[in-house]
Order: sequence, then structure tokens, then C-alpha cells
Amino acid sequence: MTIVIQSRVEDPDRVEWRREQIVRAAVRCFARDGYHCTTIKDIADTAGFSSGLIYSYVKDKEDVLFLVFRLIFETYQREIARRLEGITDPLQRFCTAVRAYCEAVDSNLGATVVGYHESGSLRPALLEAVQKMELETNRLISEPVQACIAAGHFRAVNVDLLTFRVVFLAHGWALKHWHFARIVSLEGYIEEGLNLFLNALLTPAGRRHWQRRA
Amino acid sequence: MTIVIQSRVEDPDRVEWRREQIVRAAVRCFARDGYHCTTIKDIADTAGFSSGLIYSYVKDKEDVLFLVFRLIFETYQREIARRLEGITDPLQRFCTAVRAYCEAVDSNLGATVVGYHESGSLRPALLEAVQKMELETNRLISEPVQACIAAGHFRAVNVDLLTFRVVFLAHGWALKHWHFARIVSLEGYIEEGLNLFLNALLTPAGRRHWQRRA
Amino acid sequence: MTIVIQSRVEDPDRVEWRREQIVRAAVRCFARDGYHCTTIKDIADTAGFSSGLIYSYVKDKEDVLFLVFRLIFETYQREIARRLEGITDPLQRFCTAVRAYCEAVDSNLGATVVGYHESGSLRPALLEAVQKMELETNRLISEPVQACIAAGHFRAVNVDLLTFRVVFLAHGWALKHWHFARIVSLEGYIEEGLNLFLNALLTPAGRRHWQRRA
Amino acid sequence: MTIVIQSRVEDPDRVEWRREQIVRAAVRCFARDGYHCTTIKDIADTAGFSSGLIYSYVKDKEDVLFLVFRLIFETYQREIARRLEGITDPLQRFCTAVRAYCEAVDSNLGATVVGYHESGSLRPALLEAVQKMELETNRLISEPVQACIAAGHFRAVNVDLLTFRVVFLAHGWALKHWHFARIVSLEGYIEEGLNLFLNALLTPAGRRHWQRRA
DNA sequence: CATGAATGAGAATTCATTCAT
DNA sequence: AATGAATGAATTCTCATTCAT
Repeated sequence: MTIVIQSRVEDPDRVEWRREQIVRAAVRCFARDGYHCTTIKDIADTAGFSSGLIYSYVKDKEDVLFLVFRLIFETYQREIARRLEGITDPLQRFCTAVRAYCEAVDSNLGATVVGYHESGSLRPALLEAVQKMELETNRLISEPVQACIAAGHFRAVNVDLLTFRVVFLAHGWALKHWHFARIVSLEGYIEEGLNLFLNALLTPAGRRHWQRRA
Repeated sequence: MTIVIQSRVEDPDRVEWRREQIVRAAVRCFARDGYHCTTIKDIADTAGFSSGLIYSYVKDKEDVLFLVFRLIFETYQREIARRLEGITDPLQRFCTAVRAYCEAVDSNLGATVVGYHESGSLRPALLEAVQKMELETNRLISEPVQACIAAGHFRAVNVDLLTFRVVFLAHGWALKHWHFARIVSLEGYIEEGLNLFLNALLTPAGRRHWQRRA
Repeated sequence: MTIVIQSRVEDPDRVEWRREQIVRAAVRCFARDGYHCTTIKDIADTAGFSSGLIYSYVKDKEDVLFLVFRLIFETYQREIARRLEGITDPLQRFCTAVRAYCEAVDSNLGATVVGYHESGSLRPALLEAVQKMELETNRLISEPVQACIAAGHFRAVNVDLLTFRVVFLAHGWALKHWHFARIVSLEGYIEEGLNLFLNALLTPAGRRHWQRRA
Repeated sequence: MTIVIQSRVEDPDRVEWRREQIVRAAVRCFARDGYHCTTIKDIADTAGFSSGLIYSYVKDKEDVLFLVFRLIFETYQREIARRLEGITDPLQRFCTAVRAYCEAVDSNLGATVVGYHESGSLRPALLEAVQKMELETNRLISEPVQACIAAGHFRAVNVDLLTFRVVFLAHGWALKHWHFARIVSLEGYIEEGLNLFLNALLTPAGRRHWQRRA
């Protein structure tokens, strides 16, 4: 039931190579003009090839948007997972995940905003797949949260809800970047946010554990 | 320098009446199909009149979008202001403002989402006006925050940043409604969010004040 | 077979009064924007009443254009005829007719240009009527020409052709006014034109008659 | 400062080929229905391709009209210049230019009429360019006129004014073709017109020169 | 594989005309 | 008689998609 985007070109290496060019150009265009105002020709021009070529690697414009989403979530997942490698302490895993997510968003501001604004432009089947990817990504947050609760560091909060609040912390940096960036640095944004969460969540034991680590 | 949307019809009562019909229909359409995929004819059909009529009350499609934004912020402002009437205790004003904002968003889910996704579709002059309205609305949050800090209830945090986090709490309910609504009620969403803020912000004195009140 | 423009209003005085207002406004608009770019509302606004009113005195926009034509030719005819009154000498009648035509055109520059540019916008039946009026008007030129030939003042030229050349002399003043007006006065334009005709047409006898008069 | 009509297609040969098809079809339509009543689809249908194609070679309908004007003046200029080649005698150059102009008009009746009626439909920048082309073309007339005066063949008349009268002689054949064609042949029209000019302009010396040549 | 010219369906917008008041 | 709001057909222009080269 995984989504397969059809291509008229066989060679998988070539497909991947071209699709990356397409998506890269598309993100640039979508971020600047929005999905609907971007034409296939805009993307082709930005990528430096003809508009017809795109249709050899993709069925229609919506497919391009889907590939953008896929890239976003793959990037998030890869980045966060990479940063969590080797970290075992649940509390540190939580903090690292939050920081990694926010920084991944910061490295892909345009794409993140596009993801937020344009998910409604996908046909149901693709939208569902995207939401599944999103939940998948969220697991990288919810897992440390659950571990923190299990370890007695966090109060027993609604995990799903908290996860979404963390995700939202990260997305907020992209969505309101025009405003936040004027009043706070990325680091300040992250640390104050983290601070907020920890103050609200840490049990006395968790707090002690935290202070020992820091 | 306030934005005036031109109308070919003179009678202000009629203009207001018709524009309300137009905006109401537009929100329905925009929320379902997005701004760009909604045609003027969709709006007219939804509202139950001819497409030409819209152009007697509005210069173009973008004007309709602007009117939607104006309605959103006017609604928010009116609702929150109404709820704050007669409340003087800063901490209670803060909590009330947060609740009122979230509930206002809940009553206008469609419009709020439209507002988030489509602000980029406005021409610069209108966008600027919308951002001004947004900051205006935010003052209903930042003012109690500042009062809480001044009264020693809250730690001395970055007011602007906190304000935006509150705003974002409210918007999050609309933006991720498809997910949140499945795991928590509006009230639960609000109270847990408020809880998060208070735990993170209250000074010892503030905490005592809070417990006395509750 | 005369064209009758239908009116929903009975009182002939009122009809004439309103139609004059309509035509006056229409000429102003047509001269500035052309027939097609002028809207019924433009005309109504210019005349100072509502757009609906026009349809009480006229069936459609084309009727308005026809009334403009009728006014033009009635004006030409009245003016030239008035100037010819009491003049009996054929040569002097010719010169007077030429001058009167040119001056009538000069007093109705806008209308004349409209007449030239927009005759193609009339439906066949109305166009035919207009061409008939034009030929009627031309008779005020061709009659003195014929008299001049009969009196031996002019060579025996093609009367119709010469008449048209005279008409064209007058129209040229309007059609190329933007250029002519910069290099010659109306009087200069007329006299040089008349001079051209006389030099080319006068018989030796005619020339003597002419010099005696002058 | 020459006007360049933008094209989305690069290949200049193709652009010229397609534009010629477009202009040819446009002249047919404009001559029949007028510029404003002609739709882009009419032109496309007449030319035998899709409406979208036109927009690959032209920005909008006004560009098409401009191309029509450009074709007219290029045709006039080429034709008259060709006919003047190798002729040195000023008087003969004058007569040839007049004949060539009238004949060029006769070969492009529709386009000439369109040019007369629709210049007002051009935006100022294009109109200016057209008027410049017109004055350029007129130089092919004014130059022989000046030469005739310098050679003592013509009286010292206002060159500009006379030039315009000649131009007008040619245009008249198109503008009032429906009438002239019924009473005179093109040749008759030209020769009588020329006769008029010569009788009015030739000095005694010029007249002798003329009779010697003929 | 890649190109880009051509297609044509679809959208915003205008405005002549109608008609209830 | 006069008004002007409402209608909706018609037009310009865009752009996703196809396909011959």
C-alpha cells in the first residue's frame, strides 16, 4: 500500500537523479510562489530543462508536490535519527530530538512551509500517505517522551498530545519565521521552548536527574 | 492608511449584508478546496447568487480573501475582548484570554485554516494590513502577559515570544484538528496547554496567588 | 422606410430632450474611448442619470450610435444649408459650401471622427440609412459643382468623384487633426484646399469670373 | 526604442512564419468585424490553429493589432520604394510615388481600413510607434515633392500639408471604396487625382517639363 | 531520453440588458 | 419615469498536458 510514483523512464538511478532535480526546483518555486501559482514550466526552467521532461518522471503536478512531501519527511527522519544515534539517556534523547527537529526545520524552511500550506492540494490517496509519513516521523519524538515517562522523569501526560506540541514547536519556527526571526535566534527559540516543556513536565526526580546531567 | 475595499454599490447596509454572504460562502469554499481552486462561480453558487454580483461588492478574488481575513480578526478581537470585560486580576485575564482565543478559533475552524494557508496569496499591500490586524489581535494576549510579569506572577520571559506561543496554541487546534480532535476534547486541549504555560511561567508568588484563586 | 428608433416613453418632447442628452454624452464618450470601449454606464454617468434610463429611449447601444450619426448629418446639413441661403452665384456657392462643410466638421471634431471609425459597428439596416443620409448631405456639395459646370466655370469633371474629394477634404481635417492642426490653421487648411480645387477645375472663363468677383 | 513584440518561441523563422499567419487572419477578421468584435478565437479559427498558440507569439490582442499596423507600413514602404528605384526625374518620381501608394492601398484594402479605424485601440506606446512608421512612410512622398519644388516644377507649397493630401488621396480609395469603386476605376481615381494635383501645383516651367516628358 | 510547440479546457472578469422598486 | 442591483453570456488569457521531432 506504499505509494509508487510512476515513471516512464526505467533506469532507477536516472529516475532518482532527475526527481531530485525536479523536487529541488519545485521547493524553490513553491516556497516563493505557492503550489498553485507555480507552473510546470517554472519548475523546469528553475531546474534547467524542458517542461516535457518532468512528465517522464512524474504523472502530473500533484506527483511533484507529493515528492516534495516525501523528501521533507525523509530528511526530517534521517536527520533526527542520525542525531539520536548513540544517545541512551531518555531525557537527553528527548532534548536532542526536539533540537534536531527544530534544526531540521530551520534547514528546510521553504519546504516546511510548503508542506504546511499545500497538503490540502493533494488528492486523498496521497494526503493519506503523507499523514502516515508524518505520524511515522512523530514517533521519533513520542518514543523518547514515552521513555521519559517510563523512567519517571516526566509526569504521565498525554503522549500524543505532547508529541504534537513538540512538532508544533518546530513547525512554528518555519510558519512564523518572518516574526520570530526578528525577536529571537534559532537557539534561543529552541532553548526557551525546551525550557517551557521541561518546567512543565519534569517530576521532582526528573528535575534532579536533569540537574545532575547539566 | 486603512484598507478600503471598493464597492460599486453605495448603500452601506446592503454592502455589509452582501459582503457577509460572500465571505460566508467563500470561507466554506476556501476551507474545502483552498483559495486557488475555488472559483468565483463556486462562491456565487454557494451563496446562491450570480457570479457578476460579487464584482459589485469587491474588485477581485483577492479582495474576497482579504475580507475573509478581516472577518477572522474582527471575530477574534470581539470575542476575546468580550470575555475579558470586567476581569481585572492579571492571571485570570491571561487564562481567560487563552481560553477565549482557543474557543474563537474553534468556532471558526475553517476560516482560521484558510487564514493560515492563504495569506501568501494576498498582494503585499493587503498582506501588510492583515499582519497589522494580527499584531493588533495579539495585543489582547500580550497585555495580560505583561501584567502578570509586572505583578510578579510570571517570570520575566520574552513577552513577544510567549504571546506567539499562545497564539500558536490556539491556531494549532485548527491546523491539526484532524489529529487533535481524535485524542482530546477542546477543553482538554486548552487546559493541558494552559497547564503547560503556567507550570513553566509561574513564580513561587504567582503559584501561591494561583492556588488561592483556584 | 425611414428608420424609427423605438422609445418606451410616449411624450415626444421628453423623448427628444432625453435623447439629446444621451447623444451629447455618447459623443463625448465615443470620441474619447471609442464606441466599443464605452459602456452604457459611461454614457449614463456622463449625462448624469442612471443606466436604466437609456433603455427607455433606445433599444440598445447600437441605437445610440445611430442617433449620433443622425445628429452629425442633421448638423452638417443644417449648417451648410444655412450658409448657402441667399447666395446665387454658383462659384460662390461652391466655395461657401466647402468652407461651411469644413467648419461644420471643425465644430464637431469628435462626432466626425466617431462617424468615421464606428460606422462599421452598425447593423446593415442602420448602416444603409446612414449612408443614405451621407449621400443626402453630399448633395449640398454636388449641386453647386454641377451648377459651376453648367455655367462653364468648371471643366466637365466627374461630379460624384469631385464631390467626394471635397467631402474628404473636410473629413481629413478631423481625421488627421492631430497632425494638421500643428502645421496649419483651419482657415489655411480650407483656403489651400480650395485653391487646389479651383486651380485644377476653373476654365479660362471660370477663372475670369473668379477674378472679377475677388 | 524600437518596439519589440515578445514571443515565447525562440526560433526567429518560426516566429515570422506564425506571425504572418496570425496577421493575415487578423486582417481578415478585423476588416470584417472590427478589432473589438474580433475574438482571439476568431483569429485562431480563421488561421486554422488553436487560440493558445497565438499567445506563444504575442502578448495580447493589442500586439496582434500592432503587428497588423507594422505589416501595412512595411508593405507600403517596400512597394513604393521598389517602384521609385531607378527613377530620377523629380516629377516622375512624384507621380510614381502617388501611383504606387494608391496601388499599395488597393492591394491591402482591408488592412488599410483597419489601420484607419483602429489606431485608437492601441496603447500609447504602440500608437506612438505606429505614428512614427506613418511619418517614415510619408517621407517617400514628401521627398519627391520637395525635389519638385527645388527643381522649380512645383509652386512653393507647404510640403507637409501637400504630403498629407496625397496620403489622403490614397487612403480615400480604401475608406470610401464602397462608393468610389462604383463610379470610377482605380486607374481613373489615381489619374484624376494626380491631374488635380498637377494642375494646381505645376509652375509654367514645370508644366513645360511635364508636357515634354509626356 | 529530451525538447518545446501546440492544444484546449477552464478561470477571472466585464458589461449590455432586465426588472423590481 | 427613473433607479441601480442583479444577471449571465461572452471574452481574454493561462497553463497542465501531449506528442512529433
